[in-house]
Amino acid sequence: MEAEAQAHWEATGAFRVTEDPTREKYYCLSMFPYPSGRLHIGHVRNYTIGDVISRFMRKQGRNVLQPMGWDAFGLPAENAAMDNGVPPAKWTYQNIEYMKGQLKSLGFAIDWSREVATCSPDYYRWNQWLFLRMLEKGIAYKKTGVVNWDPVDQTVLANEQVIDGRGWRTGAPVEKREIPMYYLRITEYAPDLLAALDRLPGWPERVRTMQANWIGRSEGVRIGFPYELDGERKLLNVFTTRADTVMGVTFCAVAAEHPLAARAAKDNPELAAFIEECKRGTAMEAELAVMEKKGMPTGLTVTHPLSGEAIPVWVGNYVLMTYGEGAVMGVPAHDERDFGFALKYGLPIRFVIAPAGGAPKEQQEGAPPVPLQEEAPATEWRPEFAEHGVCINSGKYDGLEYAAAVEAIAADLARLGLGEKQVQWRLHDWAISRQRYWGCPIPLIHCPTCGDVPVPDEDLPVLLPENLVPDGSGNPLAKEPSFYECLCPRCGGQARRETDTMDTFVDSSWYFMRFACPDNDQAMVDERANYWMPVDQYIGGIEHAILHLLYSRFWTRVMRDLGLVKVDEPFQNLLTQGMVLNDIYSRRMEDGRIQYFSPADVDVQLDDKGRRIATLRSDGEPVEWEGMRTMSKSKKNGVDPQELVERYGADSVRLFMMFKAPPEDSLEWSDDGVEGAARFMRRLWRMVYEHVSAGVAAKQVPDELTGEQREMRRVVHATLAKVTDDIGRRRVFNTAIAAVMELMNALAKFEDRTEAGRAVRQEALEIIVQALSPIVPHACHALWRALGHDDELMDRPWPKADPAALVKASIEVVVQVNGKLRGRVTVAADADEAQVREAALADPGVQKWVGDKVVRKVIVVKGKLVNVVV
RNA sequence: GCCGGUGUGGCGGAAUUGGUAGACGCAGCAGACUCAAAAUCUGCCAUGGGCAACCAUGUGUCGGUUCGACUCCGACCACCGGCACCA
Repeated sequence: MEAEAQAHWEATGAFRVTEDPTREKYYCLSMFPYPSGRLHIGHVRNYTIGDVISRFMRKQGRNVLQPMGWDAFGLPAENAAMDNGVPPAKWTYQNIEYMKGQLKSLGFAIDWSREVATCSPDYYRWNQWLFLRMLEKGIAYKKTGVVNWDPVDQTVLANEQVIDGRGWRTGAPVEKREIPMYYLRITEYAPDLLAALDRLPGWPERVRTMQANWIGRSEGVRIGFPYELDGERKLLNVFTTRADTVMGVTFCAVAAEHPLAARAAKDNPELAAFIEECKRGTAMEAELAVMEKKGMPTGLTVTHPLSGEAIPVWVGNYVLMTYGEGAVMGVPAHDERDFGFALKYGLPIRFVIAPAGGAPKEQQEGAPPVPLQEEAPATEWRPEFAEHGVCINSGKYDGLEYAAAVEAIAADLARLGLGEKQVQWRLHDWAISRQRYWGCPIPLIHCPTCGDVPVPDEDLPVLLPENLVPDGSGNPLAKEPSFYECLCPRCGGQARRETDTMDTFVDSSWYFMRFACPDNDQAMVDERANYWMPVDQYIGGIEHAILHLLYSRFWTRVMRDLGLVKVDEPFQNLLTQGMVLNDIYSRRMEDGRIQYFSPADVDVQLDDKGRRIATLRSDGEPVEWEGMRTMSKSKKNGVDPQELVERYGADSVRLFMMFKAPPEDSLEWSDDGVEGAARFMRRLWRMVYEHVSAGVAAKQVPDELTGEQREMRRVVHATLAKVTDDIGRRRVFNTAIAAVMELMNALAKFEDRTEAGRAVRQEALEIIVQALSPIVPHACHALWRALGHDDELMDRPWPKADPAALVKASIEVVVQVNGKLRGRVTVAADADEAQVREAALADPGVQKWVGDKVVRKVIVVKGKLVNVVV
């Protein structure tokens, strides 16, 4: 049955769309998959959500584009190549072929004529082309950056290839290394990327918050601490949001990579060793944040810009070279990190802020501000130390509160030429160089005489050879003379081609525009992009909330500024779907290692306390339940969608995914649940066939109906209204399906076999089939025909609930006494407040609780509830 | 560590704008049909008390606002996602 529907759609080219300016477009996009080999259950969820929305919008009359492509560059292809010797290109193309078949078997309404793979030269040449434009405009530039270096394999490692600070293959301690890389000046767009978040009401609040925090605008003051070294007068610049605490500075700390640290280490071997230690180990923020704060004095001092005091300079492993200028001022009394640092190394702690408004609770209100502690041997951090307050021990600034103090101090520093107010961003420029093979080549040529020379446009694309097999040590491109040997386009001399490739986030930053015009070999995008863009609905995992979405917003702005497209924002509405989880079962082996078992191989029973008793089917011995987690190969808790589709059919799998949880929540896998979905499909099927096998029913419901028939019809139209709202506005599908299930339960009890009754039933079944068609399109396609129609269900406009059918004669109102439910009364639907109130007070159940007490207040909520307060 | 989220029966979830907590489904139990099984259908199913009508308790914990709180506010606990080279 499903194959037949799919063949029909294929034969009629049902999902092919063309630009039609006379019709309102709807661009529904799901994040394209990495072609890892097989479809993951998470993909199935993602694409089912997109398909439901696409098919629903199509029935709303929109010209719907739902494309699909492949995020085809990346590390897994190189890993697979190392494992089995197959070149990444071959592996990738095979995977694409297989997964495309899987997607087709799920019946998604995808326009396959627009398929794009990022590893295809037709696609990535435009990465290269735009990169060159960015280079011309100064958006792309070169500087050094830090990478994880495996000293044994002589190769750069991705973060995920670093395990506990060691290379995943060699086990060698990883080092931080500085190498030249290309960067994109995303920071130039930071103010706009931040401000425009307010103009994205179709994005989840939390994603906008995460992006805003990531961009991290903070207002503060740059403070220069003068020093003299090697006969030169210089400034050590720090950035602080707490300039009001500047009189409490007792040290400064610089990052290990800071030039001052390097200079000081020149004649201090101990310090040089410490700096080396800092450079070893991780470059990851998460690990840096939890590691022990360490430091070492440089022996150098700088001058406090306002007090003239000599301030020692330390090297601190917690200072980030990538934020501000890689140096911070240390105010131990009012910053938790500085406090810990000072305590550890015996640095003075000077309190310069007193609580505003006479704070600590034990203090009298209105009393003059009293310092928390003064140069006291504070040994324990208290969060209130970091709160804003009033300056003390700060000379002329004493008594000023936060804003005034910052203003006064910034003004004085500006007068001295030692600082100014400044806006600092947490966001830093995007490093796109990757020392890897399976990615888009960066189109540059390094010439010994001309320097870095861009590849001329007419020589694009710089083709990535597809026959290489990485071996884990270094980038194969750098060992392939046929790739890197070239002539300088400027002087014609021998030169070397850049062997770094681009971050795969580049590929995914604009693929959604290419879907509009995938066949254009003359331009990156054309007018068709202006027809389709922006994406009306984007659907993908919450894990992409920051990086992919931010890079895409940036890339779109760059393309806009180059006049390539008109939109500012790529994605109008965003739905971040939750992850798919499954049980994890494990057992600790004798050698201490943990072995994982597939939930399919485990029998589960519940004991009398509801606890889970799990045993391995093969040996009957117990296994440990570790809870529900995201599916992963290593935990052996993945579920193969293909097997499910073969066993239960695509519709059942789609129905289960949409019914089990709201799209934004995580979804817990359950085999029983799919079974239940299949059961529902059979029930629907049977219900339609039982009806039609009894003969043709009238397609028009007669005007004269019995009370029961009218009530049945009311439920049908109320359900339709709810489903329309749930899918169209609320984007929740589980409640829409639940509503249809309720309707089917009611319809099963509706046994009226009169002509009018059968007409009501016919209408009910037609509405059910249409309402479910975006979710379970195959069965609905077939059932629509069974119900006696020969038009295309997919293109039939979405049905509208009949307002006349929704009218109710009477309604039930619940009655509370002091907020507790004590009775129910049925009143006419048009009863006024006084009538409802009277009926409520007259109810015997209510009477019992009111008794002879005085009714103090009666709250009437129209059509819902009455609360009697006694 | 920082940022974001989640927490409701045995389980997944529902309650859309502060107004009946537990819709719908899964699992379970009982029954119908059957020689039997499967499939299907019907009923029961938060906890405690009660023969019952009914009563009390209950949405992670503690406190607050309100006639009324799963929903709003404050503090806390647990778990999950992201943290710039996984995609």
